[in-house]
Amino acid sequence: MAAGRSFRAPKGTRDLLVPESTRARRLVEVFADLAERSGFGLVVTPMFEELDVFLRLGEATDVVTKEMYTFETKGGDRLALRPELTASLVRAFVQHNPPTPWKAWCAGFNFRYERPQKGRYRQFEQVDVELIGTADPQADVEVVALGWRFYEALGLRRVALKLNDLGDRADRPRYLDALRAHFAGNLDALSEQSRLTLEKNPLRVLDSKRPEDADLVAAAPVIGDYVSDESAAAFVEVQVGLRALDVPFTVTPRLVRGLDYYTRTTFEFAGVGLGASQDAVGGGGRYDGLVEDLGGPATPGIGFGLGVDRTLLACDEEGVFPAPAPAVDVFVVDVVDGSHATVLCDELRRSGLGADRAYEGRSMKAQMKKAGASGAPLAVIVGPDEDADGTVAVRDLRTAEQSTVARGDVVESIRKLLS
RNA sequence: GUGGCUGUAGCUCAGUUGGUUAGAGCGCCAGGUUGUGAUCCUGGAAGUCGGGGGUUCGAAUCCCCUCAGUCACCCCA
Repeated sequence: MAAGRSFRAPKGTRDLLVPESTRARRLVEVFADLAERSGFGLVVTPMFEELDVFLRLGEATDVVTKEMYTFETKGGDRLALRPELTASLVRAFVQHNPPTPWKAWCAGFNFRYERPQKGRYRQFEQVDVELIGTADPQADVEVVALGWRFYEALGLRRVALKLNDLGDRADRPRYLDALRAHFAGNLDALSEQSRLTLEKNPLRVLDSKRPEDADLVAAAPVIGDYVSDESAAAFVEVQVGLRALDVPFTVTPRLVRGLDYYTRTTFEFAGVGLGASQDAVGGGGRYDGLVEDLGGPATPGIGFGLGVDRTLLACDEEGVFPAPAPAVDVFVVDVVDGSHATVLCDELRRSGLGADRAYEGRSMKAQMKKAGASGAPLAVIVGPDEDADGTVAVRDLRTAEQSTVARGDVVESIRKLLS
């Protein structure tokens, strides 16, 4: 709606107002708590990086080649808004060379220039965890389980964990050859889109949702048959580990993810109620080799990113993690001149309580209405009588019980009523 | 980037085969005999009917363009 001249949030972005904004923040807090209790430390990186940082992620990655916000500074530097968090964190790892294993978590906005949709925005928030410096499969278990426990903590039940083993980089060419051979023999049965994809990145063809490709994809060779013995053994250990934690999963041989740096353990969390298309609420995997790509020493690593917006949508689907109803403890009604409300609010706030008030000397009825709408359980009322007596009326808005207390006893009596 | 659908007050929506001053509910504001809220009653403010152009005596209602939203593809969180 809205008229021609009015401004609005740019395409694909939106404003979050209360209570949705608060809800998103609380979701991040739940994650932060879990991550920090798991030994991950908060790392904050810039929202933009040298363009090359992301270009290293791979030429076959759409996120990098066609969806990035790139720009040039006045000084001539080529920069890009981050399309994902892992690259930035790995870059930070390389730059600071911290002791390993390095356990980092972060939350922040990413930017991708693509057609918006429900659950898909040009600016979207993710929470993220990276564990860099160990190839121990137990680390894989810990990371995957952390994601699972997070969804559990929110109350989500209909999340499906898909797991796959993409093998080592050295295994990849043999599998790709096999894939090409498989599809090349049936080219005309393949959709036009998929034929193009086949040239750029054969793996991605496995991800096609076009019905005409279904049969061919189903018959395609499975990557598990092409991975090294070490990778296969590690994958078994990961599965055993997850079972020991009662984290349910489904091995999905055709799980291919959009970032090309993934190796070995790769996974995705799908919101079952979200419909077929934007159902990925989170995903990640191992990226042995990425640290090297970004100029560091050969170092293994694993991590994931979980979408805040989509996770919240999944919560809506299941009716869990409801939006909070933020409310102050006390609403101060002042029908004298408004200055009593200012003083009382200050006093209440300094004592640690939450207090709000009305403005512009509105009628008592109007102020009481505000008090009710504020959600505050209590109201403090100051009128001419109280002003003259040095008292205030304290009203319990839940029970409509009201009493008069000395001006100096306000905080104490409020405390009593709240407990 | 490609295709389908949608676009009326802050929100959710009505608006007959185009015809006088565009409606409802919720929300908001003000009252209901001078101090008290979530109920009830009354009244009020608020819409260039997404924007632009066209057809017509006349369009929110028909046509074109455009913008935005939405769904699917692509891809992903």
